[in-house]
Amino acid sequence: METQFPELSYLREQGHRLTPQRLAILDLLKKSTGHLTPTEIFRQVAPVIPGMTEATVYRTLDFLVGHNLVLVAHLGKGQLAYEYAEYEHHHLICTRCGDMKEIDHEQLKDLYEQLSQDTGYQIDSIHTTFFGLCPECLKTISIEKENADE
Amino acid sequence: METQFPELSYLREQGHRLTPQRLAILDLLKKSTGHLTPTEIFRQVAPVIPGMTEATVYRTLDFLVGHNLVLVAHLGKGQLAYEYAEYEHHHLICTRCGDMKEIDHEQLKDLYEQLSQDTGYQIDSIHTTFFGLCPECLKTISIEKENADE
DNA sequence: CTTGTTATTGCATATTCATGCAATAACAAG
DNA sequence: CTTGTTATTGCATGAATATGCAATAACAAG
Repeated sequence: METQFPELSYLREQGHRLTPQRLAILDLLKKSTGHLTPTEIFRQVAPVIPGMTEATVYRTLDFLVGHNLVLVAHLGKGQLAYEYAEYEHHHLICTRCGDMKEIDHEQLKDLYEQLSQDTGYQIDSIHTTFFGLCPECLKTISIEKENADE
Repeated sequence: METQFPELSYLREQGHRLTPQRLAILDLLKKSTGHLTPTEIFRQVAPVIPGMTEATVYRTLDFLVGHNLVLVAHLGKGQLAYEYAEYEHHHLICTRCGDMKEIDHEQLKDLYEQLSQDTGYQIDSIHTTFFGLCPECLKTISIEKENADE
């Protein structure tokens, strides 16, 4: 693995191992902008790490998420997507066209504190996805409705 | 189908059909408290509707969600769960033990308006899941940490 | 640099979820 | 009540996700 991850040495101290598989996936996510699905990750990493399997991709992603090195995000319909954990943000996804907007965590901070107080939960600051319709799709839909009315 | 759904007749007017499969699933969800996964739904409906397949369950759920008769909720790890769309609420799920708390929509109304204004999106009022750690798991974890320190 | 321990991988397999297509059945119209 | 149209289903199949287990390899200790 060319790329170094000095921030990972603490994992070794916890008894975990820095395998080429883990490094390759983290490397890929670090280089990529935006999300990747497990399948995309497998396709990109498999040529580099011979013998790589899908099962390993899923387990590795779970591992990286569990150690807060990678973020999971729901992309509607239950699929998950992964990205390097660079900064805290959330997502707003259009259920019609799939368009995605990032939401800075600042905007949700107050709500999070409120919810924490009310429920006693410690809420993940990095794990919320909102769903809705984007401006373009709203326009399209209202046009379709007009046409249907005739 | 014994149970009547007078509120469904408008679907027929839109060219959709009220099949026994759809009625059975909606009926089940209406009777059930809390969530059901597609697999649970299949197991409960299959004996009643001979020939029912998983594929039909998935497609029917999509249909019902699309028409706002049923709510989908993310339950962590990408699985989806479904429930009858009775009132607007959200979920807060413990990523460690799976415990779930409902969050009334009132609490998020302001945030939703803010996000709508900022992004131009029309946000689903019924589709947000927060993740975190419940009070019990927080306790357990802090105890485990203490023990590990010795 | 070796070597032993054991976390992790790869393989095999099972489960869940998704979709094209021909057959079926809901229902509108006569 | 019959009949034609076509939305929906069931079937077959494929993709994505999950997991037990034996083999492998990371790495700590000597």
